Amino acid sequence: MMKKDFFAQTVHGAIDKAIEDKKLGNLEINNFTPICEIPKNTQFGDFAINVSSLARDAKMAPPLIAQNIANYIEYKGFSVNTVAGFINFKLEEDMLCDITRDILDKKESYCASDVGKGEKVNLEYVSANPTGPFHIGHGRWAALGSSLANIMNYCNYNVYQEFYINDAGNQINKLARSLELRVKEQKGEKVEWEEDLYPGEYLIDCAKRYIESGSSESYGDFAKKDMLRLQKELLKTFRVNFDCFFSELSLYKNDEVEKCVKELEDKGKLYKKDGAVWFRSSEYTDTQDRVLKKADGSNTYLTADIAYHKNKLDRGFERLINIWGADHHGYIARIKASIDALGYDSSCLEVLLGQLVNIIQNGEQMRMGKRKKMVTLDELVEEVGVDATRFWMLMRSIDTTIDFDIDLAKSQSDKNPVFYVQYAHARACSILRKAVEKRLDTENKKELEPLFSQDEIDKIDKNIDIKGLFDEEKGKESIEATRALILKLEESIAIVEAAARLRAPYLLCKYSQELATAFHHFYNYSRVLTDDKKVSSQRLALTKCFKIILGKILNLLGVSAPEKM
RNA sequence: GCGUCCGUAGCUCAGUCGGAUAGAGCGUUGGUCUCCGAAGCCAGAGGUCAUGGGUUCGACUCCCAUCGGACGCACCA
Repeated sequence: MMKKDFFAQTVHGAIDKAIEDKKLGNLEINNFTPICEIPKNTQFGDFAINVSSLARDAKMAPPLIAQNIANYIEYKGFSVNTVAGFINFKLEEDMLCDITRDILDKKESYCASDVGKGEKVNLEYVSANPTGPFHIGHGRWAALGSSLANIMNYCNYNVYQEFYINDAGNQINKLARSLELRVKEQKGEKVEWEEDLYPGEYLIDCAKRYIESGSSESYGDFAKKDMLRLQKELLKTFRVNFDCFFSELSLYKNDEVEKCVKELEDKGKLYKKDGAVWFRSSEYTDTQDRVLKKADGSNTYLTADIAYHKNKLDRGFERLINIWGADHHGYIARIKASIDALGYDSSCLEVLLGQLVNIIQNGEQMRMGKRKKMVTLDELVEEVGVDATRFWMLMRSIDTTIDFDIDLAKSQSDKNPVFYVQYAHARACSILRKAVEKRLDTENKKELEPLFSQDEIDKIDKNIDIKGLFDEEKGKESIEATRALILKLEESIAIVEAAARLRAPYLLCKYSQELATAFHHFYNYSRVLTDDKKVSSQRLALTKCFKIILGKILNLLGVSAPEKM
């Protein structure tokens, strides 16, 4: 159990007893949920619970309430002090040692939790048109979705990652026409470009491949496949692994779209107006009704999307999570309306609306998604690397617009926070390596035997006792840095759980930086490899813990944890 | 006009639940390697939390209004 929950439970139990003994004034029922937090000022303690809000019902002053509750707490492994309305807890050495042992015991699974309770989740993201390369915005959704899937799976959600291929609309005709013109150009014909096509140069390469392959496929089919292939390749490089690429076209081929329309019609949710078929979405939370079939008889994008969401629900998912750009927010109400209209419960659909990414180049802001001057994700990854791109995309809350300054990312790439974090990991690895390497005695210029054998390092496990690290002789700074590192390692449980629950990978980015800082402090004040073998092995144990936890966090983010840099 | 998101240090952003002295990175000023990785560490400067009201013992946090910015409001996808 994470310490926060432990102390919250402890306080809740103490309140029960205090009420029983009538020590909390007028308070008779304990419906207080203690919230345990980490004090900003560590002088107060490692954890704190504020009980001030009991003051009103108890009709007592907060300091007295805190004191009276604290009197009923059994101190075991920690000390307690009360200040104002706060009950503060400070861990004693035994408890800190237990954390270290627990990490060495559970290793990579240390910060896993059960918040998901096995919930079957469909996570749909990226879902780009197969009409060209990804732009940088897609990179944000790709990084976010894949990382969120990692985190949620780790916390016992059962996440199925899905990419919806928009391969059925008008844009495919435009793509086909664009390729046709490029092929003609390649063959030396003079062509005239029409409005609204895809003038991107990537179709020149596609045209070359088309000619080379001697394909008899239609331009549209060939271009779609080719674009999808390129998209899949990039996703792989970008460490994004979809369980399924779901084709919009397949919904038409399987007649699911028509069946869905029929079902809505049978339920009386459709009507005709101006030659079109409308869906009564305004009966739900939508602001107005929506067209499903246009006057020309073709379906709107929404129609297939309704069928798609029905398909997902019929596959047995308990929760649908969609990651959409903020420009689609107006779309949520109509999809929810359709889910309800079909007799499902729209509260199972969770839409994560991500703010957009602005590209800044040469100090000038460019809109993403404009076909000309578009910066593609390939180019960005090529220039700044997968790790930095992913970290950069993930480190901010999705509610914040990202200004991605390409020049900054390129010119100052070593100042990117991801390097700081990776450096700490490499440093820990380096120490573990050095422990088993031969050393050079600088005074006598003699080679010394390694401090440890690999076997001894491997044997630093849950049985280790690191209590000696808190002896006064180790120095105040070293003891404080050691305590802080252990506490920060323990915090991983709460952070990972919050990241899964709040669908917020950025919390891990923030935490990884804090954890790295805690390790750097520890390193600075506590020499790991010394002639005192006992102290060395104790500090190596902590180094191992750090490597395990940071490695896991980076792994969840889809960022590499290098042994060397 | 309506809706969603944002406004916190020079810049980019955290601040989970309403609580103790407002937090980090970059930038800036100074210090710090004979010794495990100085891509590090330490210290300093830098704030009217957009503005005005309200709720509360207590508001960066909740509510209302105003100002400023991004995005949307299709028989496009």
